[in-house]
Amino acid sequence: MNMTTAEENYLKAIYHLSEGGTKSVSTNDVAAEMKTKPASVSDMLRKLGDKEVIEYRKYYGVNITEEGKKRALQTIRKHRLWEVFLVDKLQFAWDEVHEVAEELEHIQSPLLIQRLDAYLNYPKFDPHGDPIPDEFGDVRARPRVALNEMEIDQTGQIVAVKDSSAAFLRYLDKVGAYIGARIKVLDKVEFDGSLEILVDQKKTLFMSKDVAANILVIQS
Amino acid sequence: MNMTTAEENYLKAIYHLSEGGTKSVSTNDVAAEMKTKPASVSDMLRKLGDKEVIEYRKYYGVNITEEGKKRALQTIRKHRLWEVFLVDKLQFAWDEVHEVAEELEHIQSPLLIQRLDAYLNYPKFDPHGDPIPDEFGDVRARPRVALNEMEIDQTGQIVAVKDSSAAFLRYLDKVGAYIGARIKVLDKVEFDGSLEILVDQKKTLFMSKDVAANILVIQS
DNA sequence: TATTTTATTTAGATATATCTAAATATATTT
DNA sequence: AAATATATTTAGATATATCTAAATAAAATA
Repeated sequence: MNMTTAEENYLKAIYHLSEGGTKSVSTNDVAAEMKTKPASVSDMLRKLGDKEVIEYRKYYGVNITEEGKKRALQTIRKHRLWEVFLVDKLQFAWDEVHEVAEELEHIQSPLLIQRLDAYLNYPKFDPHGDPIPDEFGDVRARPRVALNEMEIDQTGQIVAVKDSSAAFLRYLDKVGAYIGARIKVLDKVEFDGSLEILVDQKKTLFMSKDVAANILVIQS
Repeated sequence: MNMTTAEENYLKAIYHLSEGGTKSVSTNDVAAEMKTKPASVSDMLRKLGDKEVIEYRKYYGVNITEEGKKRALQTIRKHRLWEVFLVDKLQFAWDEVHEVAEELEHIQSPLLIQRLDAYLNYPKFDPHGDPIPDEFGDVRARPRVALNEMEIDQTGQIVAVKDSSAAFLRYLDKVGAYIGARIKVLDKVEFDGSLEILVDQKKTLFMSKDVAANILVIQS
């Protein structure tokens, strides 16, 4: 059963909106995520329901099925592998890759993805630190904490950001933080929750609690 | 002015059908090339005419415009660069790449193609020996050599004959060589200058130096 | 040149993906 | 529980890309 590009994109959005919670995803939420109108979403939900990648009850939103989850994860896998390719091989900046990967993820060729995976040396994370599902949809589990929740003297490695807007990624780049950077919390100001961070054993930088809350870290 | 995938594919087909000749390309020819019906072609020709990438006179076929040629060459450039990537980097066989490249060529990102070109070291030919247009649509002019002047292991494509007598053409046909055939020099006998040639990756044939001197090849 | 054949276009369908406006179902408030 | 507000669906458009069948133009033939 083949899916169109539009169907794949909707399914991916529904998968992301489902993550974490167990509640149904509403038509309005999907419309907001897809930057389209609820009427268009209703049409698409009926189609995705017919294909049994979601369970759709009119007026009560949708739940993604196991089959749907598997398919969404395949699309996400392709997206993230292409991002690694763009950054590692074609020298794209990590904030330039999303749009292009959004197109590349819809190329239909299992062989291509298999070969690309091997060529990139089976990466487990994309340039934003998000995990790359394997060909069965399994994702390596790795606990992540927000940087603002770490205590003084704790160390770790930046692995992802919550807000991956281009503006935020540019900011990180500018101050010398990046996905993969080793960090240590040198100080926390109790008054406003701002932090002093040591990056890669050399650069010190200050950041507000709001910024730190957007940065995800694996503790070491 | 953006073009849809379907429009790009039609334009590419029209470009290929125009190559060489100066005559108009007929609706039926385009339909055959696109494996679709003449009625669908008529609709598309009107659209491409409106966009001024072709000149369309009802019932008299189409001629591609300079703008159309430029655009077709950009699509061809992308297609061939992706083919090089698939073969050189992802170990695809040369006969497995076409379909995937057919999808990849429609990805819209000038930066991607620029970087890919650099990453592949600015290749001038694709894995089938076809030239890759540069970003301005220019194709490297390729000198033609007589087949007897090629060395062992060199590859190329038969593009012309010096002696075009019917007898010689019949001979070529009989042995399975033809204008357009991909060839590789497998061996050269020093004693009499005769050659062993691989045609289209499958057929081996022997020819005298005199015959080889009559065959013109573009090397790849 | 009139007739027949072939090529091409037009008319009218179908399917996808979207939209706006109107209708309707569910949720919230009084 | 009725009235109001919000969320969602349906109805009816538009645009793309295709198709078959019918109409028509051009080319070939008698």
